[in-house]
Amino acid sequence: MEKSQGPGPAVEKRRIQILEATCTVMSKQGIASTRVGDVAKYLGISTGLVHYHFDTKDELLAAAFRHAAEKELEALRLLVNTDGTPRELLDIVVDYFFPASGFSSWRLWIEGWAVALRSESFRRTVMELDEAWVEVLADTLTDGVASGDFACVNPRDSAWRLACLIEGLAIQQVAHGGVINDVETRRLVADAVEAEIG
Amino acid sequence: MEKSQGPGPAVEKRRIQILEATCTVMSKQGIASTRVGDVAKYLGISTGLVHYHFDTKDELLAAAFRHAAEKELEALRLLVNTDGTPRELLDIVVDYFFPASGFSSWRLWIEGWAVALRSESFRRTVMELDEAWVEVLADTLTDGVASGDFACVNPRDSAWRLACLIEGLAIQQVAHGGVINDVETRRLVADAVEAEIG
DNA sequence: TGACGAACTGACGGGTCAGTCAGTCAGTCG
DNA sequence: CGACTGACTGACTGACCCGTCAGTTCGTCA
Repeated sequence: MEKSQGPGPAVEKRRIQILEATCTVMSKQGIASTRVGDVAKYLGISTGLVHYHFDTKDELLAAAFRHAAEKELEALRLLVNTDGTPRELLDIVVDYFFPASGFSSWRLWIEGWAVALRSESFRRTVMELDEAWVEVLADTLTDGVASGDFACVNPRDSAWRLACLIEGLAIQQVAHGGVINDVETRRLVADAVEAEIG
Repeated sequence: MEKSQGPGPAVEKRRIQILEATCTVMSKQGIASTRVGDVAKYLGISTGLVHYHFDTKDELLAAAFRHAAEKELEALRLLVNTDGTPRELLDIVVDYFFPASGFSSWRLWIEGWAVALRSESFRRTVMELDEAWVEVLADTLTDGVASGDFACVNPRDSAWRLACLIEGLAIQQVAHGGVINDVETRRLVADAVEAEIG
């Protein structure tokens, strides 16, 4: 179909297919319980083929996690890259990360942080992606300050505080679903947002 | 040394010894990489003995995690149970949870949340203990409001916001140590505390 | 003293799973 | 056509590790 030039596009296609399958399996079973055999079975291929494309299981899991995280970040950037008042954009960003909303990866992220404690490649990924999405939030706040809509003393600080608050609340809600439910999460975050930009 | 009455005190002693050894190994290697054999080797006993006291590995890990968490909570309660102005007590509680301070279990907690996604007993433990330590914070705030030192609109909400903020920051700092360091964490939390009680 | 049971050992069975490897098959190039 | 290559298979291996169990030790009680 095409001349061989480095890895052909067919190979790249298969790679991505395996990555997305791995994401699906990881989401369903958890990172720690994901077997190479599960991914292979999910696609109806052999385990040998998975190892043909990824040397080790660790490499596969790290690549799949990064793949999922980057797709999610891209979706957020697309969402923010629209017209609207700073307040509308801020609401979009904040809303995106509510466990009950479009952002479906909290479970994966919670596991990702844990794996990052021991794996260098996971550490890099969660660090880069965490910082990237805080940056989206910080940019939104900065724009609002510039236009006079928001009154943050320091938009970057506000962004980190809001991001970490949302992360913490997501853990409460997703990991053990105690007294913190979705309604309460929204109220707590809404108050914090007002305090930061008020 | 003593009559046998249910499980003798010697058994209980051994149980706790195994629990603490398990905590040590879990902290060093991570929950997922903790083997029954590692715990046994650490104590210089056989794996059979570990299974004599704990039916399954899951039961052992869950019990050890709860043991560690309860000890840490008890230490916090002791710390707060002293005389001092509401402001001093609040500082003690907040300070206790900085990654660089006495609370040495952030790594374990981050893993605990991840395990809680799949294990019912871990879920219960992290839920109960998370809520218990927020309650300590909430009580401190409530006392301060009652004495007129603090001006929270809703101490319980403030407690949850501060707790989740600290959790989120701890993840940034402990799990991947990006741009958020200890100095910055303290500043971000201090500002949030002022905003909540101001 | 001898019976008994609780605490403990260490070897082992059995299952799981990552990674390997010899070989197949289809497509391509000369 | 025939040599060659890249994608792929599936059986296999070697390591790991949980949980079991037959047997040992030792203190206690009759």
